[in-house]
Amino acid sequence: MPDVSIKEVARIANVSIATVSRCINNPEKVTEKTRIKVQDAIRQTGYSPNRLAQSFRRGRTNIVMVVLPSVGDPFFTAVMKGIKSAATTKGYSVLIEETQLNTMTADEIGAMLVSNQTDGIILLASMSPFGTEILSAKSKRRLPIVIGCETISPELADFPSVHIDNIAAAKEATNYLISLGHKRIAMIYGQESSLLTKDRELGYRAAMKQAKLPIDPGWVVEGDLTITGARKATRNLMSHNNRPTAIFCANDEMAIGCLHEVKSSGLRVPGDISIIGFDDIRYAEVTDPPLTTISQPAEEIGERVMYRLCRRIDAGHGTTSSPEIVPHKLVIRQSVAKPAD
Amino acid sequence: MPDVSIKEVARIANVSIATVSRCINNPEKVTEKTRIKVQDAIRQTGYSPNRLAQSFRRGRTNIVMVVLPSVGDPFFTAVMKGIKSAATTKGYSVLIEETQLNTMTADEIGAMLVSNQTDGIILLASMSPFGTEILSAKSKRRLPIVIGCETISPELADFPSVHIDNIAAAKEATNYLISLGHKRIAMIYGQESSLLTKDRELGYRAAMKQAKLPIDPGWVVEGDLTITGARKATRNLMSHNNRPTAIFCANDEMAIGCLHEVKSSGLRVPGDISIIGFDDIRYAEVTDPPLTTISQPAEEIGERVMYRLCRRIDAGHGTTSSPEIVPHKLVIRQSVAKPAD
DNA sequence: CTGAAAGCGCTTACAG
DNA sequence: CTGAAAGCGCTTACAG
Repeated sequence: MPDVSIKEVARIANVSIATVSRCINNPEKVTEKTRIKVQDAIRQTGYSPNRLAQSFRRGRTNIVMVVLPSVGDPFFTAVMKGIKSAATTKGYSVLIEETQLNTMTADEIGAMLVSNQTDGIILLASMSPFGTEILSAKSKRRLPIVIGCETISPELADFPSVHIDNIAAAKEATNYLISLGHKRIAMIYGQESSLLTKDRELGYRAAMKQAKLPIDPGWVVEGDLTITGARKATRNLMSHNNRPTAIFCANDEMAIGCLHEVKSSGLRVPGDISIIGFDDIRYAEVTDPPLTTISQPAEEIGERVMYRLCRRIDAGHGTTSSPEIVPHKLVIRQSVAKPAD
Repeated sequence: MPDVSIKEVARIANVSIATVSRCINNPEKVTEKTRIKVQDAIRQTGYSPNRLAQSFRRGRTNIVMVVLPSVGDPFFTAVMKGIKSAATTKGYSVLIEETQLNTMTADEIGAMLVSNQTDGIILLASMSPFGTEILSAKSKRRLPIVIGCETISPELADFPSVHIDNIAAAKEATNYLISLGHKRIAMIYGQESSLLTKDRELGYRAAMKQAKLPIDPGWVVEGDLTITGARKATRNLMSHNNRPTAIFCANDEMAIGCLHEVKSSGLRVPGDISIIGFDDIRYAEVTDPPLTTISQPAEEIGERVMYRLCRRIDAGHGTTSSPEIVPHKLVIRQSVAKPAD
């Protein structure tokens, strides 16, 4: 922390502390002569303003918090990259908070939100009803909040958000399978308690229904968004008496686990089982076989959501809050083929 | 941000602001009667202390910054998990700064370090000589710094650090290959400009030398720590006129790219080429074949380095600064076999 | 145990 | 353009 204060600089430059402050924050309001004097003094002392004092005085920290369920997921990594990049150009630092919002109590969420000295919050996580309440309250107290990636629940409809059309994307993935002739299509979704992949499940169900294809209840299993969870889910699927010919995984992380488990069981992909993922993380193209998946413009989502937050911080609540839908894309690689039978 | 200040609470509870402050920070110094009065007032108003004011007043933020080259690398994710966990129990928030310290100028590094309002810094990135100077300066001004994962360069020897013995681990990996009969062993290292995998290269060279095995200069190639970089490096290796029978990759991320590229070229792993990685990230066990690698106790490193930093923050410079070496382990899976010839 | 007061290091109207 | 002064919301000796 800086050990020389503005007073010392003022003393050396023989001006008031107000002038030193101006030289730093509004140099155009100061004579060139004075400015040079002060800049010399700053250089001499190695002065840099005490950020804590500045933040306190200005009532803002230039830190934003992003809340997400899993920093380890490469998809979120990519979103974070976009956020960071936008944050940097806007002069913000980013505080990352890894939390399962849906498992927290109202008090815990409240504590987290106020206890962090941030100018605004980006939510990449889905919320429990609890959380929703708290959020609305905080938001009314002018803590700017923006939601990314996840489709917002009705209660959160008045928050700005940026995401793809998850339902349409999941439908597209499922329809691709159907168009190839698959009839027994399973799905590995995220977590029961989380909204994170709920819309993808909805899209899958909608596509199946539209094609008049039945869904065996045993085909829709929870994968916990992790490799391990997906492996377990896949084992269940493989031993099902009405075994599916294709599996739609709600994210690539799970698709990687699924792929490995199917192959471990002695079946071939896509020869015996087709697999399709979601997100297009960087590992998707180097799996064996390379993974067919839905790609999201992760970095772009990150950038947009950060810019959105900045607008909210600067302009207050005057900004629009309609969701911003960004385009997704079906990326066809080699983990999907026509069904064997 | 809180909109009700300590004054309001004091007014309602009919006490001084000093007493309100005591109720929150030193409740044992206050009569039970007073305490109850104040707590009621706090509940009534929904008061929570302004963290900015607290930080400013106390001269500390309870935020630590961790600087790392790539948040996306699952290894760092695992380290971060340990850091977060320790930070939470110690009451700290974590600010993540993704930066290639070795490509920054002295001014940039200096700006980054002072401009962030943090109580201490964890470095998971290697430093340029520039950075080293700055760091020493900052450290002398009592900004606590602790180094994790990477072997520290001589100039940084007086900083506390936590890491495995990278040289020994790389030797072990290479010796394992040698013990199986491999003689033409290549290595894909990180970045020319980064120290991050330098010690692993040293270990590899030491093992080869000890076994009196020559190293063709074309066998040691840069992989940029990324999948893409490793794929390119592998293509070079595969077209080398004196093609290696085994490849040691300085991290698993690159090993994944390497594996994919070798298989794409029509060769089998480990039948034709053996591959060994480093880190044991969570994807290592689901590659095809599962990856033999060196595992680091990533989470433990994270925890220890955070606790180390806490001690430095609390105790000042009185703490020991000898490096803390944690154990690594060779994890044998299926990407390595005896050479074909 | 409690209160009055000083002060942390800045920024920003307000005069001049 | 510059300076004197107020004040942001806390914490903490210092009296009582």
